[in-house]
Amino acid sequence: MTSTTETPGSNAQRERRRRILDATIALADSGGYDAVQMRAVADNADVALGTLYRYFPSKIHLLVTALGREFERAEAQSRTRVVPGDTAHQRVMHVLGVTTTALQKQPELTEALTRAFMFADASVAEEIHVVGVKLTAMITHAIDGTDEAREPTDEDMAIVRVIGDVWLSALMGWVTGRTSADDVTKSMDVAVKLLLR
Amino acid sequence: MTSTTETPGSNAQRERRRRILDATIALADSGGYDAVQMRAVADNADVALGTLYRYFPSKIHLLVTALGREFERAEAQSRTRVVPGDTAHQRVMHVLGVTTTALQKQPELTEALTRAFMFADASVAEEIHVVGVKLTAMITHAIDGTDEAREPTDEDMAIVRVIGDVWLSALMGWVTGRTSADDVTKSMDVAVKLLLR
DNA sequence: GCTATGATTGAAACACGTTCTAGATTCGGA
DNA sequence: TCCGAATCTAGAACGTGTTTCAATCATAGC
Repeated sequence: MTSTTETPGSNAQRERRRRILDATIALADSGGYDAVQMRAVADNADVALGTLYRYFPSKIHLLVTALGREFERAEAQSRTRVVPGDTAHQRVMHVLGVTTTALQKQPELTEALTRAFMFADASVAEEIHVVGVKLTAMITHAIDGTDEAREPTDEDMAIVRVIGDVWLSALMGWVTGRTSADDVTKSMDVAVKLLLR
Repeated sequence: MTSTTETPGSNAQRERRRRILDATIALADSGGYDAVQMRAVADNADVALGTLYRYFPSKIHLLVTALGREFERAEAQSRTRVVPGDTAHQRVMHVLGVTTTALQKQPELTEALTRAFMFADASVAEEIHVVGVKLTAMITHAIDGTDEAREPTDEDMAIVRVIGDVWLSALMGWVTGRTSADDVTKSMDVAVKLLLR
């Protein structure tokens, strides 16, 4: 199974790539989408601007890839533990709650990554797909509840997708300042209740 | 009831505003988000660049406002007629199907407006809210089915919001080339079935 | 009609994403 | 060890969103 970190290239290249993504996350965390300026990323990663563009063909690719790495981390962590809760509803809300709280603590970072994800066009399809897979994996795991994954039914998968969609929209509402983090949790609760009944 | 077209200013100003939005839609229709260049909009609307910025403080505001005007039009039209279908599910799918078909016919326009909507930040909250209201009004009307709107229940409203969220995500998938228009319809069908049961 | 005030214009200038170029540097293979 | 190819660097340059400014125009109130 080759699902995780397989990055091609020499050691030095893997290092550069890591420095670039680290700088991206740091800048995003400090000032959101606008603070992630390509020249600043290149400087902070000790890399020339041209090199940055050789690794990531656009700011959007860069940010969505960074988002993917964060999700990778979160999903890996969630995979290691049994999600608490007696019902699927409780377990899903637990995962979503934990995630929302985490995002809330880094609003600038969340804004940067979410907006990049939203703005992405067709050329970023692959990176976006990676994120989608991780997200659905997390929710599916929560519905299951056990660490031993049973095969999810078609309906399960449909429900997971809808939950993911609602989560994305809610996140968008929060990022654009139309709703509060509480509203995000509330609307997720309503949606999950409607779906997992 | 002051729900519709109330635009302040002199006649000449209303005219300018209309020309600007017309030019925006025309450019978006012809070449999508990238083709809506502020200098081009100003030229086509016979307006100075500075004037364009006096009317709309950014490209995003401009596009989201244009989206609002299109929704206004669509919602007004949908309001005038009884939605066909025996069940809420059928009626909602009818409205979503008609809308999706319409969007499919103008993919560049859809791409431009959707991406602007997605990329919007907090400063565009008001314009975005307008769009949200129109969208939920259309779906609510479809659930109702009658031209005489009865008061929707809390659950109705929650369902409508979830449907709107899923629709937005599906649209995003289509715009970014990850899914086909058929997929949009299919995923809406699944979501609506799950919700209106 | 005249004037003050605000709106509009045209054009320059700036910011940041992106591209391009010419010269180092690195690295794998003979 | 040396060569050629790929990669990296520094920096200039370009495109488009946005800002700014001086000059002109339109209009409401006298």
